Amino acid sequence: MTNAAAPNAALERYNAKDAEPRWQQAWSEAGIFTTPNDDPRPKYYVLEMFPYPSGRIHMGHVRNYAMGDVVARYKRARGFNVLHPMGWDAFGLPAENAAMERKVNPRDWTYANIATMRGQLQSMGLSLDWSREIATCDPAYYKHQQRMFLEFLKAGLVTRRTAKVNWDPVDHTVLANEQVIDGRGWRSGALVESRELTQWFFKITDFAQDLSDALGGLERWPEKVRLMQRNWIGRSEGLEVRFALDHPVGTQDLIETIKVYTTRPDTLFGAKFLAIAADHPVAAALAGHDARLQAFIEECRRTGTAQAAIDTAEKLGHDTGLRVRHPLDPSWLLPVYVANFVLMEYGTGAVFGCPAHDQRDLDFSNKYGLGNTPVVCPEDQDAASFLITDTAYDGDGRMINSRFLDDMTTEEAFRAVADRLEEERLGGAPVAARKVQFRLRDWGVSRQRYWGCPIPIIHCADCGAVPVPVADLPVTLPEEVSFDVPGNPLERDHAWRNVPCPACGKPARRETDTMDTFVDSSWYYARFTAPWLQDAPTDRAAVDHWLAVDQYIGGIEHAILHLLYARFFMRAMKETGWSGVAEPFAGLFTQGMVVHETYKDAAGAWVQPSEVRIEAQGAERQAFHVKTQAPISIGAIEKMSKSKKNVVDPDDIIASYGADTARWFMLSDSPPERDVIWTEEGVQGAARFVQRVWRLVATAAGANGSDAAAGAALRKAAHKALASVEEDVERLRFNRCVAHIYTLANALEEALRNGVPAKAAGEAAGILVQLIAPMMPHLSEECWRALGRTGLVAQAPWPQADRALLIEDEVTLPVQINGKKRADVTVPREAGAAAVEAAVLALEPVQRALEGRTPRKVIVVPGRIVNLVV
RNA sequence: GCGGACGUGGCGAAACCGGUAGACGCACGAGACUUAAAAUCUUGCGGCCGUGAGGCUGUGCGGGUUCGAGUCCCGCCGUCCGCACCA
Repeated sequence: MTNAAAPNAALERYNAKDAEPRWQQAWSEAGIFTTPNDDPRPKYYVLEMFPYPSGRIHMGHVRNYAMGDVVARYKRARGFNVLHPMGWDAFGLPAENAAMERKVNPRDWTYANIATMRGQLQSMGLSLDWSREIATCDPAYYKHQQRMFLEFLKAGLVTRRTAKVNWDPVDHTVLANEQVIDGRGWRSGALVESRELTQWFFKITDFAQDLSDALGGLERWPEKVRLMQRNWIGRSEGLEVRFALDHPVGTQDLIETIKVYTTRPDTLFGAKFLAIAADHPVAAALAGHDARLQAFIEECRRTGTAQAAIDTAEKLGHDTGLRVRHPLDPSWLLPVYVANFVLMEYGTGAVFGCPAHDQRDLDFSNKYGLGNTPVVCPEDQDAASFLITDTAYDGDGRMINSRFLDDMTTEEAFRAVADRLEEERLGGAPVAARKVQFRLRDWGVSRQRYWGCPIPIIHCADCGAVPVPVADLPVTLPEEVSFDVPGNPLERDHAWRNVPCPACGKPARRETDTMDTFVDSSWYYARFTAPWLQDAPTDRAAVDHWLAVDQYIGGIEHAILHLLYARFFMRAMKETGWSGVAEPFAGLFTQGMVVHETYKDAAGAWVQPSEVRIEAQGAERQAFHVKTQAPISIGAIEKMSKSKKNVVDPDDIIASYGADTARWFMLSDSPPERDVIWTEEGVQGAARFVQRVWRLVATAAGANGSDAAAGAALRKAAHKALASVEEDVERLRFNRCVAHIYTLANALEEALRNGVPAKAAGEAAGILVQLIAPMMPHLSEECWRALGRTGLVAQAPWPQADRALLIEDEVTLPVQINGKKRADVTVPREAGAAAVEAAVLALEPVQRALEGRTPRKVIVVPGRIVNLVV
């Protein structure tokens, strides 16, 4: 038998190095990825989270952008006007670190990185509209951000107040919580101090309810992300209750009540104490003439922010000696403690303690001997004997020991208490009010840094914080900066800082804080819709046309902050007229990481993969150093990181295998939301498939067999693969697409071997080439030309699957007897249950297995299965 | 502690509404081609028994529902992720 699929001796290997730049240039010259805003076709906006220009792209980027590009190219072929832009999240700390370490200008460093990374992305062959490229550090971008900041301020969405920050006394800078490690600055190693600074805040809490509610409508977001956001926003329903002090505190403004927030007013008769935060006004008022209280408050402040301290800290309190009256029984007095576990930032900064039904309150009560009274009895417990010792009961049940609430459910008791206390008056006002509370805090955006978007405010001794007039925007960063001295260079740049007040003209000073870089990334996707606009952040027609982003793709690490901030920002832009859309991302996909084996030498030092040679003896794998031949131990599979040296540089892969191979491997194997393990074998497998496609297509182009049955079978396989790939691309299940394509390649190979006619071979090869086009675009173009097709695959419409070919005339059903498979039966697709049953009973293996018995029951699930019960 | 996800061959995985468990790929074994290697092609590949036809068994563990369970229910075990003094 001649081997028709065997490579022609004259056939050259596919040369990615030669082909890839050639097709990239062809696409560029044809301008096919430049997207017009006024195209009549339906729009599709696909976006991957834009990168921080750290220096070079890494495999995580390759995976992210390969996925986005599949969607973009597929949707384009399906007739959509696709927007697929790219930009740079270009402000941020690493540029300042580079400036300090290498004496380079942050701007120069950033733009050099952008140039490198742009080249790398272009070598991947991504179908991006580079004409819309933006960098957030460009004044042409951030001037609009400054303008919106001022408009948000005017609209009451920005506020200024003091807040506690982590202060690094060595670097003279504020640290984010993530930058504080074991209570020390991550760079300086200095003990971090808690400082009160005046800061700018975006009032994200104004939208807390809507941000939470609208999650329900984000059907194309992962449930996990919606849940994380919902928990982060942390909505709770409760009651604010005022407790009357038995005598007022304070010197000038007398404080007569303490307001408490509770989600469990039903347990009010179980109250044993009140606890207030160390920063509570009552504590402050008392501390003046109570030295021990003063000392206690200071101790609380010291253990404040550090995460580890919170985990281990004991519940501590200080009895103020004050007493409050129980709101449901004025003769009942409760002690008031200052406690280290009560947060001033949440609720009212005061809680009532119900030890029987809250573990923390119980721990506290047991420590200070305050006792407990169970007031909720679980349904399966006897009220008379129900006791609490050291485990609180926080579930539902029947009310006990609770006077007029007895025998109610917890829910009924909640309502009864709320209803009664809302009616009662204390000092002219109701004792209690129902209240919805959120865990979400306002978004502090002030950063004491140079490399960020300047906050466009001028501080004047007479006029206060004065907005920079819009005509004066942008407030640009000074170009000449030095990082020789710790602290923010903007503070030291007097020429930049000292300006006249825009309101009164007297000497004033600029705000030297810059904005959190999350602000930059909160609206870039909107800017992409009309990045050429000079006088406005957005064009309403463009932004309303393109948004929401149809498919947003990025890492799970942005599940909360970035995605929540962007959702806030869109709402704020809607209020100020820059968008008609409130939700930025209709579809969200969070992809997994790229992980790799780790390697260590005998001395325990990490060794990078390129220096390791793996030998396999059967299933055993052994590693050796390529130069010294010394044995290397193979360690855990972990996220690629420089510190563990388990990184593979995309440039190296593209140089040795080509971009298509890298893209194909990234999309194969693992489901996209899971981590993918980068292996040399896997890349080689992908590279083999590239050559195999090339061979198959070349062979198919010359096919001239005459086996009609082989042709029919191949047509069926091709159209099946087409329909399956469509379905799985739409659901972003790229690993399944890859499997369908392999199946088609196998079918094509078999058909060629069997002498398939030219027409069927050409059709199937054409479909194969179009199926791989979104994933391996360069190879696809090269194959397209080899098949003699004209134009670019990138511009070709998606082929139409012939549905008639997908329906089989005959179906083969498994036949089970008592749930165990015993035979197969092949019947016409339309065969009725009776016909199927007759066919099954006629089967020899069935008769044998029945051993003369008659089935008690015959279950025929059409098109699925037959089960005989005996 | 609270919340969530997951657990399938040597490995990555597939299995849509409960209907043939392991598609597709990687690794590995056998063979062909080759002086040889690479590449390529053919073929095998969950485990156990059997020359074979075939049989038994198998989706973390233990129960249950069902004609039928990887899938549904209950109880464990393990891994990963998020939040964490939130009243």
